[in-house]
Amino acid sequence: MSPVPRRRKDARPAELLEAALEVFAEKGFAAARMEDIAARAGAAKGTIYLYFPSKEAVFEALVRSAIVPNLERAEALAAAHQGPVAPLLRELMGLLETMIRDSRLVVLPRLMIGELYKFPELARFYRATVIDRGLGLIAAMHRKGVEQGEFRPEDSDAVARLVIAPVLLMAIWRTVFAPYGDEPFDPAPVLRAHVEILLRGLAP
Amino acid sequence: MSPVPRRRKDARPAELLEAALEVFAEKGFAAARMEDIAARAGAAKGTIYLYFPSKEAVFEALVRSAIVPNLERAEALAAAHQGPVAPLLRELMGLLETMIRDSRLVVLPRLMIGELYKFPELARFYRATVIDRGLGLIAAMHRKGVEQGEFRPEDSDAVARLVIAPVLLMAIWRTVFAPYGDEPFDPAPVLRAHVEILLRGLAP
DNA sequence: GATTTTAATGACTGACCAGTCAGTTGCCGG
DNA sequence: CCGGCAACTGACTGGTCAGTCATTAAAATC
Repeated sequence: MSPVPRRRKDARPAELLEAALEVFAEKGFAAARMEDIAARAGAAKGTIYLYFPSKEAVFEALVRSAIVPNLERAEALAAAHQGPVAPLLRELMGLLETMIRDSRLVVLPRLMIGELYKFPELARFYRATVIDRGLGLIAAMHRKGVEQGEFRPEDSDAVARLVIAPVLLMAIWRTVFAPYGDEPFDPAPVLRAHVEILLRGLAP
Repeated sequence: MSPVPRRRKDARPAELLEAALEVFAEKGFAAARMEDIAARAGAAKGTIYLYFPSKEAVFEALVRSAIVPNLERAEALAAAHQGPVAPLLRELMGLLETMIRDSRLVVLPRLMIGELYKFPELARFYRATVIDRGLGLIAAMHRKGVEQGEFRPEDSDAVARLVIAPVLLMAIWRTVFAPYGDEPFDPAPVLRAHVEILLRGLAP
């Protein structure tokens, strides 16, 4: 009836991913309809298939584009840091806290956990690029702290997992129970206690 | 063709839930077919609908039957305990660790996180019956430790969340990445470090 | 052993939706 | 101003599956 092409080839993929994030967040991967994603980006269903070969490909592109840049920022932050590790850890935690509260990306952990096991390839990519790299970043911080006599020796990989576990769980908590109008739940006190207990627990 | 009624009304529901757990674990809620669940329980699809009104109802019954009894066991354990809290916490952690390694219930956290937000009623039930109760149990332990001078004062609800976060994350980790033949990942060292750091971090 | 009750069956229906493709429209170069 | 191309459209197809229900036969009752 009213096909109104706009010649926006360059902008399209990003717009579609933005829309996909919203729809996936609301309905989950399986229940999200390609037509909804397209509509929210102001396009028709067929348009998506000009840029992505399948629904799974959209999910994969979304994950890549949303996570990798953030990880790189965190790495830059850590690389630039000098002196004792504790303040860096606090800073990183504060950053993650604001992400949990403000960013629309909070839904990603829930989405990944709920759907990742169905996408072997994406799971492998994610594990190598996000998890191993993210854990590596934190493990390196811990190792540096041990060298500087700031921390007691301990399995650094295990410590890295323990550092991020509460952060992920707060993100999940928010998105699983938020939709039902319950009081929104403030992750701040939990994360504050987390840093406190963690730094005391790691001290020599 | 071959309807072979056996008069097993009493045993059926449990058998069906057992089968449902397996199928949900393999495929997730959305992709699990009612016919598969029935077949695995040695029944036809229609049989399920004699005992459960819908697929969602099966999921709900499964969650209830699988989690509540375990929670009650943990509560009994805590109620019977005397003296310092730390050993009780270690014992509880050991119990959870074997559950993560051995029980077929490990998949439930992943399943709940992936699907719970679609079931408002179940989410509310779960939150009241499992989460608030489970967190309450651990928070009470912490409070008792504070009273006995064993722990430094700290937000007990936050501590409870911090105690279980790594446990949940290890369970999720196992079930998200396990299917791809990667090395199975041993949660033991992480949980050992967790208890160690936690108890040091909580000490006065 | 006839009758009733009840567990169980599985073919069928209706709804849903990912992915396709023939067709439409605006843009641009000549 | 026209012909061809590039972006876009949305009706359509093929497949899937939750839930239904007429039918079957074992077990219970008399």
